[in-house]
Amino acid sequence: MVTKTSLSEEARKKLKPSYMEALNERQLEALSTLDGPLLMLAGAGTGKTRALTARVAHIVHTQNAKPNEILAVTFTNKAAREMKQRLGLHVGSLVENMPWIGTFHSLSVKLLRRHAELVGLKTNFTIIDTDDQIRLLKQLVKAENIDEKKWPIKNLAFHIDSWKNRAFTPDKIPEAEHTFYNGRGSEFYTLYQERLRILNGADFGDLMLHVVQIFQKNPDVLKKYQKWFRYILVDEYQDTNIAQYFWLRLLAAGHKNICCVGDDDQAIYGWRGAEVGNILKFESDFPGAKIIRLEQNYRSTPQILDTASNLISENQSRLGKTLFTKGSDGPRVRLIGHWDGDEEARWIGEEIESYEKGTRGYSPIPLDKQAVLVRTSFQMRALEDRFLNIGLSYKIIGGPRFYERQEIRDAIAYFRITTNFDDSMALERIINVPKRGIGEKAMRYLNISSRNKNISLLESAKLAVAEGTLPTKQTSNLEKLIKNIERWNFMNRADEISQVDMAEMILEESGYTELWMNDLSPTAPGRLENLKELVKAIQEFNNLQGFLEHVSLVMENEQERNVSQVSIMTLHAAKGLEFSVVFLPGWEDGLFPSQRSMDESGQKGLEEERRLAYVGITRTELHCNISFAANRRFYNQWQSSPPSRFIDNLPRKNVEVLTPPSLISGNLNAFEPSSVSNSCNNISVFDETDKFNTKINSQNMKSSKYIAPGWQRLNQNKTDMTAFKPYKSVANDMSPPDFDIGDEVFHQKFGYGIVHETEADTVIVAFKKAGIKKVKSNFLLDKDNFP
DNA sequence: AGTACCTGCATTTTT
DNA sequence: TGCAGGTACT
Repeated sequence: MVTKTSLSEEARKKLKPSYMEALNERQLEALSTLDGPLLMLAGAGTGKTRALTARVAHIVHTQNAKPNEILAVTFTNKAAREMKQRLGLHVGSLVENMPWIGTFHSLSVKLLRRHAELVGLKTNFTIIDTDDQIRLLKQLVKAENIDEKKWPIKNLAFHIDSWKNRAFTPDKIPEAEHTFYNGRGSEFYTLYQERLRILNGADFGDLMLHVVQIFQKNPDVLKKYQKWFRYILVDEYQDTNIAQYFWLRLLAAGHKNICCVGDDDQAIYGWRGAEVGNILKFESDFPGAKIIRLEQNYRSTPQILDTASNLISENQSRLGKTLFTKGSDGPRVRLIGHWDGDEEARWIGEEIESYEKGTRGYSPIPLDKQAVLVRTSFQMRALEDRFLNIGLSYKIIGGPRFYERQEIRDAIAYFRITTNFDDSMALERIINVPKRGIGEKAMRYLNISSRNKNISLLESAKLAVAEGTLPTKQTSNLEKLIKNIERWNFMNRADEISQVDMAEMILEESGYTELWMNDLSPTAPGRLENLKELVKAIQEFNNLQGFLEHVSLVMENEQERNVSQVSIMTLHAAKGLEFSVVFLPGWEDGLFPSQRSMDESGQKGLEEERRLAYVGITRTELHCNISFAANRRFYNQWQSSPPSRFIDNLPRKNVEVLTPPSLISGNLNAFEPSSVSNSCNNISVFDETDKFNTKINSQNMKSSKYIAPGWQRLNQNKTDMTAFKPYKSVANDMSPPDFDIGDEVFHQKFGYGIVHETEADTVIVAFKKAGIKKVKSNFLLDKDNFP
């Protein structure tokens, strides 16, 4: 105890722990203040995740708390995963003992399962998603004979969400808001909550709200957790809503060992109920709070940083940070105007290829280090069309989620009713899928019956079968289904069969797989594929319940491909990522900043849009390309917009203006009035404030929604030959296969069909579903290759 | 009960 | 433009 060991112990202690390496002074400071409230204001690219994980590692290392006494909260599963993974590098297998690292929602579920009875739920409650939420509300509203046209369900859902985001239970809604939704908002909120309780379900908002309720109403429970969680760490604090804020504040109220990390300049989820105010008032919430600013940026060049800083400095309500970098100079931000969105996409495609090849004196940059960040998803289509056309490999990040697909939701509904008989939403979804002859009339009867007798849908269906109230065919079908569900449930609980076999069995016996096998539509093969994926994914869980939870809280669809691909995503989806090359298209007033944001939220909305622009620019390591188009197609109409007002916020000295020759000398002048081409020439004019002066030059465009004459006609000659997406990789390098009249073929968009006529590389096909179309033959698969 | 057309309508979306 | 939801038919 005295000599050898203590020496080696001493020596060991002098070793700098791995998590301290590569930390700067400020980041180290965050380690030295473990106790008491701490706010880390971490600018973009300043190593906030590094600081956060180091702090957790430090708490473990210094044994201030046991690993399972640390609560670390993130917003996304990805962030939680990343934190665990990085933590593993420092504390090794100890990370296995840290069950309280997770998202707000997953941690809430964990807490709620333990104390469900305190809010009137059973521990096996189902998490219902937005789709179910809408369906449920629709039922309630329909029953009250409200005109859905006048009072859209979405509007009601919005209000309910917004109440939940602010932690208002139905009885706590502010007086002034009772009259929302035709004066009946609070009434429907109450009804909705009652229904959820009967269904033994909780929506996303409930997960937070119920936990807050439990804490508020059960001081003993709260105290237990306050004591248990010795240290609390929060990522992306600027994105918390009021309910989450309460959640945190209640837990931290005892020891106040709470460390929040965030960046008010990157608060872009206000429209979803996030309160930037939470971060702005941290100091007053936690008196004596320490504030550490992380301002050294490790990601971007001075040019990028300066541009971003200049832009964000226009915002009024911010805490203020001054980012700096010790990195070396890079190219200026490039700015370019285009005639329209298609030309913009064309330009981006060319530039990406040239970055990839490494022209202009910079070393080549692989596609996966390049990204196009758009404001709204409809901008993606033009890009996709173009990239497909030139054979540029890309991937869309975000977009519809795996579990939101119809077939996945159907399958999950089967699993849900199997594990929770009270889940009438799930049963209703699949009761007639595949067709069992249970139509609107039968459903109405069952619903009324379950309502009157206060029983679940499954019970009322059982009753209807027993009493023979429905026509014989329906009765026998229904009986079969009920028997199946009960048997599945029994087998599932008996735990004799693996969950994968279980899932397969359910899909098989219910006739659901068969449904898609008999379906001739072009999407059917893909759906069957998805179902297979789903079953495969179940493997990794202990049981169906565990899987269901994962599905509703986590399920992402990132199928990593081996080829290097350009990323296309929204600015929102890009937060937290970085790329060597970034393209920011669509910088036009009305699109970005979005008109709707400004209309709905005024100055606040505009500032959030500006933060979005800030997020976009700060994703860049080296090359940032901002562009705008004079004309853009919105749905079916061409619209002209002036360049974004954010362009006026860029510092001249760090921006290089590119003026495309096509806009000066091209034949576009044929279109009158030609204000559009002017705006591009003139954009390089600056006023004495050293900011871009686009206002003067785009006057005539700003005033009206000007539609270029003749333009629409010019672009209408698109036929079916170009309007669909070809097989991504296959189509490009295959010589057109030969088809003969009468051949059976498959087309990705139109499905199965028979060849009618052939000429050179095009074929006229009579499709089973889509009718007669003229298509290029290399987009067709022959019979041997049917999916 | 199930289908075939037609109209209206479209931000951002961590969970 | 493309989809979802509603209406009108079989």
